[in-house]
Amino acid sequence: MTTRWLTPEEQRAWRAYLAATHLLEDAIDRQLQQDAGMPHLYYSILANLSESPERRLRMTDLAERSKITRSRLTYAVARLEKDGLVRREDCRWDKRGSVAALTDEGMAVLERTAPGHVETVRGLLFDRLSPEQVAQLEEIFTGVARGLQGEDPGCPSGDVPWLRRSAPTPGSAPDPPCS
Amino acid sequence: MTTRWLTPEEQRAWRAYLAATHLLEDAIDRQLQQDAGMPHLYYSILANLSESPERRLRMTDLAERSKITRSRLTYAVARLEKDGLVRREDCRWDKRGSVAALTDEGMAVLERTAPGHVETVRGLLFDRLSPEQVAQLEEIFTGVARGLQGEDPGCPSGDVPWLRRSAPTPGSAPDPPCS
DNA sequence: ACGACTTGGTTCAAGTTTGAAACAAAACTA
DNA sequence: TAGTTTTGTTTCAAACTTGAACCAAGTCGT
Repeated sequence: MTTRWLTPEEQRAWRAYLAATHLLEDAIDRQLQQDAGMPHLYYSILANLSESPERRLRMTDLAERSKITRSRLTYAVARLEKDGLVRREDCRWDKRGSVAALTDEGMAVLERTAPGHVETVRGLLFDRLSPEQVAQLEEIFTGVARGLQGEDPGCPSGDVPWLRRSAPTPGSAPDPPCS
Repeated sequence: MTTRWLTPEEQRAWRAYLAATHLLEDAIDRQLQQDAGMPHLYYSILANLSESPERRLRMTDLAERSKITRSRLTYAVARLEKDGLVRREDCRWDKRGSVAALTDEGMAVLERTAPGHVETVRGLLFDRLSPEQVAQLEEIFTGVARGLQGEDPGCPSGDVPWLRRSAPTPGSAPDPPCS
């Protein structure tokens, strides 16, 4: 199968996407590190908890919502617990499980820092987008996320090789590597 | 200044964006780690070099194009050099400077792994987008990237606080933290 | 019940990233 | 030209991430 390289339009889109997401994440990370003393991911974890019933979630659920591995979450929660923003509790129904609960202090940090965070996101992203673009953004990434998640209605058939460490696709490549 | 929270549309777009970018980066990282033995960033560095005249670039330029800090690049290049994919040279005009040059082996790795990489990007992203969406993607992120980069024609006036570690924006927040 | 598999979570070592501090070589400046 | 500032890059310690290995505690089939 001869490689289907990206078209010029796709290349431009891909490069713009890569550059922007990099810069955006960096900027948000710096802002939150500054104002909340934690990286974006940790902030999202707190935010996720704050929106859950009882402000608590089992580790696996929290990991899933945050789109990160369990391992990574374990570390993150350990840090947040050390800072007193989260408390670990045992799951009553399942003795294996443990749940992370947002503490009052954690909630306070969230409330104190949320405005600055939203302002940043707005200033860097949404204030530059027209309502149509916001809709396009949602449309595009909802689809992409669905494709990357488990089941995907619309793709050949529950067989997405990239999620199962595909074997390298051979073929000669004197063309642009697409970065 | 009372916080301008995200509208429901913006929230949906933001969440979809966050989820998708996370999953996408992870998937690409795994694919490249598998097939090329390096994370996406390192691959991009090689790709960047391969497209530069003489297949070499000064550290600062390379860092800028890759949208990463000099510090991070130093480490990355050290690793790539250890693997024999990149060679460090002294800059002849500026004794402070050093340049990174892609070795033949590095180029070979790139050529060998590019097809698989493109196939992944395509399968996870572009194959799900209509030509219009590709155009929208480019439009949106080109603007965002421009805003995050240095000068920004269209913004108030060379004074983007988020790039200079803004002081926390105060204000009470019983509203959603926007994750 | 019993053993075999699955699930929920943590741990460990190795690799990566970060920001600040350190340096050295330019480039100004008086 | 000496002194100061800027620029290019590395270094260091601390924080974070990764994937594989591990340990329970459930679940299932018989």
